Amino acid sequence: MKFSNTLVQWYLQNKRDLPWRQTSNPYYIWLSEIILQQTRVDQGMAYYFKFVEHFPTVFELASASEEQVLKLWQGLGYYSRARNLHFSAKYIVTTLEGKFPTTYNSILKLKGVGDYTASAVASICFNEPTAVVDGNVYRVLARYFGIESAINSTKGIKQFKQLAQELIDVKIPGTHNQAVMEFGARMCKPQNPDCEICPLNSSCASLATNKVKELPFKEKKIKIRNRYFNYLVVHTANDTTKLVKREKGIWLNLYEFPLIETSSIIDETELVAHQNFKKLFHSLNVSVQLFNTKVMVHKLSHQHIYTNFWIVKTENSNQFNIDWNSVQDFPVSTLVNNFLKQYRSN
DNA sequence: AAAGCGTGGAC
DNA sequence: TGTCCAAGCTT
Repeated sequence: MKFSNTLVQWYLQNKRDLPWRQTSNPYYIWLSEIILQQTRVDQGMAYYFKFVEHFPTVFELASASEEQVLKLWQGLGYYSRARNLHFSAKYIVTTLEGKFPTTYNSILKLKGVGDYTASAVASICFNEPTAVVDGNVYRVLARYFGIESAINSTKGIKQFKQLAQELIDVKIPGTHNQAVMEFGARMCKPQNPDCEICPLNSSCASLATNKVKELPFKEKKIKIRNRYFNYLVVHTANDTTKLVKREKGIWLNLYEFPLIETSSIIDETELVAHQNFKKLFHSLNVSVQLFNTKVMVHKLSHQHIYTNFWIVKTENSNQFNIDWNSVQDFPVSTLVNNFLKQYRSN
């Protein structure tokens, strides 16, 4: 209880003034939690304001098209969050008659909501004493109690959840949960934590054994896959182009130019000889020019995508029916958007 | 169980 | 420059 009391006291004096802390409306808390999954406050803030403005209630969100939702989400990454948010909004409106679920178990049923988010919403909005365990909580608990279990192992996940649950102040679960997270984000930071002025430094296990830097422990990192993209940026005499909706993997349901993926970088000769290139342009007159001077490298957590954007000027054809002026209305990846910004300024 | 899923900031 | 990793979830 001393652990919680100290953190809550620190929290009440040091918490940031964030917009989702001005409300206990579960729709807004849910929205903020989804936006903040694996995302920094500084990065998510603008998106929270956009979504609140466009979709002030779950009904407006449910009425929107998935394309509208993805367009608003554009640039934030992890787009399944947007798809699941939209799906769950429709579920709340149609199946739950617009009534937001009020318990951990029922909130957990929403797509895109796992243990963390269900605990956060249930505790903050409905005073249910369910402990949150996010990256901050792992770090604070691992350091303070000197726990060396891997936070990404089945055993570690279970262990930390149980400990967090034992530590929660059942009278103020929402405040307690936010206190631990805010403390992890601002005091017990990943790098250069402020141990000298930490209110828990006299009882911190890892500080006593000089192991703060080693904790939390995480099992081996992922390996990166290299991919090679060739985008066919069609530009007809009528200023039209072609966009395709992605149907699998990364950037699912976002739009892009016709893509030829290869196992290595290819040159123009290989490109125009490619089966998919010939299939798209068969008998049309085309002129091909590489837009970027150096291959564009787009780095994601799990893959490095080496991309060439090929401008293909061609005669008019009804299969290229997207007006260039309307390209900006489609949700696209940051990779494609970066290209568009450069292409438009030319 | 382990891999897939984005982007950007900090050091 | 490369590495870490951020209010995680899904399959």
